[in-house]
Amino acid sequence: MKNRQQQESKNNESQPVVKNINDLAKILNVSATTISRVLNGKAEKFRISKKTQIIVMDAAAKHNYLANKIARGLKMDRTDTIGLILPDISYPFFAVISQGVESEARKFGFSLILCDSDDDESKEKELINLLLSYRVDGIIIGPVGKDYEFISHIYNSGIPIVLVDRCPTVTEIPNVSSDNYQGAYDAVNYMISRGHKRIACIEGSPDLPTNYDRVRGYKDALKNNNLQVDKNLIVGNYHSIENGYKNMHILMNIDPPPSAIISLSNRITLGILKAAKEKRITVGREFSLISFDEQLYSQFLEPPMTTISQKNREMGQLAVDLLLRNINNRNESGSKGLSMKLKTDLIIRESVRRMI
Amino acid sequence: MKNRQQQESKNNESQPVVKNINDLAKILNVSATTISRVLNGKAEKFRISKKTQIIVMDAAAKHNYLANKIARGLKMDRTDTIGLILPDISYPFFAVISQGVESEARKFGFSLILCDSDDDESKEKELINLLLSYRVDGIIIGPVGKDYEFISHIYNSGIPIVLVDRCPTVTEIPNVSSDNYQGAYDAVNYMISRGHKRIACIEGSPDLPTNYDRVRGYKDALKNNNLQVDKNLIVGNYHSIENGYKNMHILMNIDPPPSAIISLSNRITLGILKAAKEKRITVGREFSLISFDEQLYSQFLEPPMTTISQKNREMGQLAVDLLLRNINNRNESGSKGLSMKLKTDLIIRESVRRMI
DNA sequence: TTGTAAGCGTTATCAC
DNA sequence: GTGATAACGCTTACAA
Repeated sequence: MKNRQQQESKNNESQPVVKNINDLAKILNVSATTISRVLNGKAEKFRISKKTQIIVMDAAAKHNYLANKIARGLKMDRTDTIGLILPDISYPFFAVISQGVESEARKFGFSLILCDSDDDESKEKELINLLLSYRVDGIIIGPVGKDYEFISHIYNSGIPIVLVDRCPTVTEIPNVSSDNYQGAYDAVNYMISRGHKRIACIEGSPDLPTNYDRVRGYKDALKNNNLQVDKNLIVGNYHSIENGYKNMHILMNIDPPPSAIISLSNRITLGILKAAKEKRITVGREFSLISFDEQLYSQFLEPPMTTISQKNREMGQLAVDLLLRNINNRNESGSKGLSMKLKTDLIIRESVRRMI
Repeated sequence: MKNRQQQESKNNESQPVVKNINDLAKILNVSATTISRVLNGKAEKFRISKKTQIIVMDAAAKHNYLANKIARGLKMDRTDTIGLILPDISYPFFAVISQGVESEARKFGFSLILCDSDDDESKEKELINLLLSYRVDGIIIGPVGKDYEFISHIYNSGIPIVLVDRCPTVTEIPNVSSDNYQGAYDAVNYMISRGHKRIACIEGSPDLPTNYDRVRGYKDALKNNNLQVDKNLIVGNYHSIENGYKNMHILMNIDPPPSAIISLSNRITLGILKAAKEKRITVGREFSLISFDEQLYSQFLEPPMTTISQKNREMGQLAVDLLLRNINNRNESGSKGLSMKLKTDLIIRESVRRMI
């Protein structure tokens, strides 16, 4: 701040420093009230003369007056900020969600305080409290996802919250996620239609609702096509390259091995590819593969990968929309209990071989 | 807030609602001052009795008292927030930077207000002003990168700013980026050592300093090996798949075509791969390729891609460190004029064929 | 059509 | 050892 003053007075001796609304008021010989009204678009309401309006706006621009949102927030009990907590903001899937959230929030005049929970339940809890102490107007959480107790507690205390991605099956907290069940169902159904009968599944964390729904979709697709669910063909326990790699080896040692695999995350898929390469077996020939999560590179793999694409940018946007309903209707129930499932798209490329 | 009160009084009739430090003060029959001191670790300094300390801390915990950081910010002229503006937060490269920034900021008690400038100069400007109105303690900018005028102006007015990634060659603003020159130089040098003599380069935006430095490194590596710089082999103008695709076609129509290509971004590389596939020419055989930006999938491409890896997580962390120096030494020059270049790593895989 | 003054929840200063 | 009070910069009820 001191630097600032020096600088400005150097540039123009006659221009006084305008740090706040009162400084501006003094210069213009009007009250802070008037300035506040003009700058907040309430000029008409208070029938402030055109002349005064212009004087105020010109001076504000000329002196680079930026209203202090901190002071405003304190007075108004509204900070125009929302908190976003995600398990891993470097993961492209979440990065896209955060972009969706950011752009939609910005559109409605809100800024984003971004937090990375590092997939750690206790960090998540701390971050929620931190955001609360910043008096954010609401919070969007992509939860770590094993325990929703604390989040529910906060939600029930009246803080607007929306969940994204990993949403519990039943909750009052408004939430938006992909229709993971349908995504897996469609993929497996497609494989069956191409003549596959022994279809394996490599899972992520079994205790995540997203994973659970996908496995359910996988099983139901088999059942509805009169195919047996073989427990030996359901393997894996984490959304990592290592997990994909390890379990691909396990699957290929089964006799006879499955002819097709559905991978429940893109990292698992990378592990599968690594193992396949080592074993010198080729995707789309010796075995077929469909992967959750469309990525920029999916079409450039060899062969181009058939994927289940999630609308994650829209997920972020919708989360903001739901949250704003809550923020704008503090007293009413807003979007309580609302649960949105976004359709997934099966992007068909060349990684599933035709068997019939 | 109303919901909250109802809820809490429902749970426990006798527990009064604690919204602020004064509520707590009344309950405990101590002054707000004392509470503030205890909760801010100044108990020793003011010789507050152990007994009082314990009473205060217990009560704060029991009533879930979360000090209002907004009010604190107003009083202290310090919000414990930093702003981060990036051109595209969904781009994995920037997503990793933001993760580095988030974790390092958090480590020092700062939270992050994240902004996406959408690679738009005027949005960037607006966002800077917005962050200023939120009274952030400092700003980290991954600039759009063509004009640094406005940013310099703000910096010179005394606002702590650090630039990441696209940093002008000469500037007073502290900045941290990859050593793009060295990255390209090493890659081209490696290709030459493998016997390549006609090496092409597909550029990103020519007016970006990052791109400029990479091209310089490319040219110098050729020159220092007594190879001619052939202008026809330097093509492209944007970091997009389309640009890579289009210019790969152009390069392959040159007679004779280059035996090797350095791609200045991973999106360009994806375009190159697409074009190569169409033309049925194979990386690592008909032509060799090195790509800027190591990605999770680089090793899974066919063949595994030799890449120039940037330390972008560290970039984010260092940016925070530089910024904090400035924030903590408002009056001194802090890290003014400091420019850090992070070494890149050439990750050698199989996309460069040996010619000799 | 404009202004005065109180108050949002903190913390620094000064007092005891 | 602890507390009363003012002030941070804004908005709003009330006045004029």
